[in-house]
Amino acid sequence: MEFNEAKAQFIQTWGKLGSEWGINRTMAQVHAILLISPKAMSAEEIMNELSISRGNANMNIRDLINWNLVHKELIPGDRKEYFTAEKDIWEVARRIIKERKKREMEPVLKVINQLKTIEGDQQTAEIKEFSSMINQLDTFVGKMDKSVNLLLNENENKLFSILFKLMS
Amino acid sequence: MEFNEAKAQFIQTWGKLGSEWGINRTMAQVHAILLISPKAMSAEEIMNELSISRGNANMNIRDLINWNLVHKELIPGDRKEYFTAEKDIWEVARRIIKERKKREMEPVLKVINQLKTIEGDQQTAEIKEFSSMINQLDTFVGKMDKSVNLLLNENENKLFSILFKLMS
DNA sequence: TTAAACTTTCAGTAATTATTGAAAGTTTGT
DNA sequence: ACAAACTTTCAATAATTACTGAAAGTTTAA
Repeated sequence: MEFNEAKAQFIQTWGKLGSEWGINRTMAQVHAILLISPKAMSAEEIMNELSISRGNANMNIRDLINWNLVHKELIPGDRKEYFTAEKDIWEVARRIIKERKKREMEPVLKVINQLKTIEGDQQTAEIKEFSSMINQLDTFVGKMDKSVNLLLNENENKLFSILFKLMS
Repeated sequence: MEFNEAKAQFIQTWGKLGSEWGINRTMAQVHAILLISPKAMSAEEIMNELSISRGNANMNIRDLINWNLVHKELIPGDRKEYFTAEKDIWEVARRIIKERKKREMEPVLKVINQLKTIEGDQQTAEIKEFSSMINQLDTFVGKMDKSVNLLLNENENKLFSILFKLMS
């Protein structure tokens, strides 16, 4: 397989995966490009590489920075901003998990906690089923939250060795 | 909090969570309704509850069945089809993980494997960086795949007890 | 075999989400 | 203080994704 073909396919695949998981396809593609770039890239280079507009490039780079997956790199004597991606894949995964947990899991936890306070005086079948499901979710999401916190504090080797060892 | 309010908020929250994770909002809402319903529901009831069209209800119910989260239930002497959701939350999570792994992780694994076959004769910085990233991904995704397989075979109690015990 | 009762499909439309590009904003060097 | 070099914003537009509703399809009972 030729390099440019491989590169294009990698960018495509990463973008598709992102969009299937609710992440803007272009953002994922920008991330892909930076992941395989041996050097920091300017917004200019990124927009050319992906054939996207300046505005689009800018916004998606900012988003990646907010996700803590990309950071600015200033080259002395150059007024442009350059960008590089975190290259350690376990670190990438850790940051994505951390961010999604914060953005999506925590609000759900909050709602579930509110929904536990539903009045329990009348006990129709509907209300019983509802309460039971909320309690199940509360327990489950709580455990998940705790597990994810633990996982996030482990390094890759420790993590996988734990997983493999204990489920034999 | 009043029951109907709580119910509405639950359906909303579940729908929002779904859409953030690349799942059709309506599909997630149908799932939410079935999760808290004490009895099997007809397409009719579901479309009324959510104010959606028959076609929409039908398609999303089918999708939920394809995800193995909902199943048909036939009531003797009634020609309508009724639907119920799997109510055990760990089982729900397990099925979602299984399905997403099959649909999204496995294709990515396949692509990564192809991308390993890039010609290595010329060694520009670009090609070296690309190969290194692909190799990292290959290792990581492979380990993840193995871990998920192991996790999917455990029951909830075993799983969390393992996680909690080992990361102390 | 017919028709009622139901389910499925899908072309057209609506809603949502992403992108462009030009104008406004910012920073830096002189 | 100015202007060049750059970044950011955002209203208009495009692209994508989801939904409707009516027609077609299927199943069942008599």
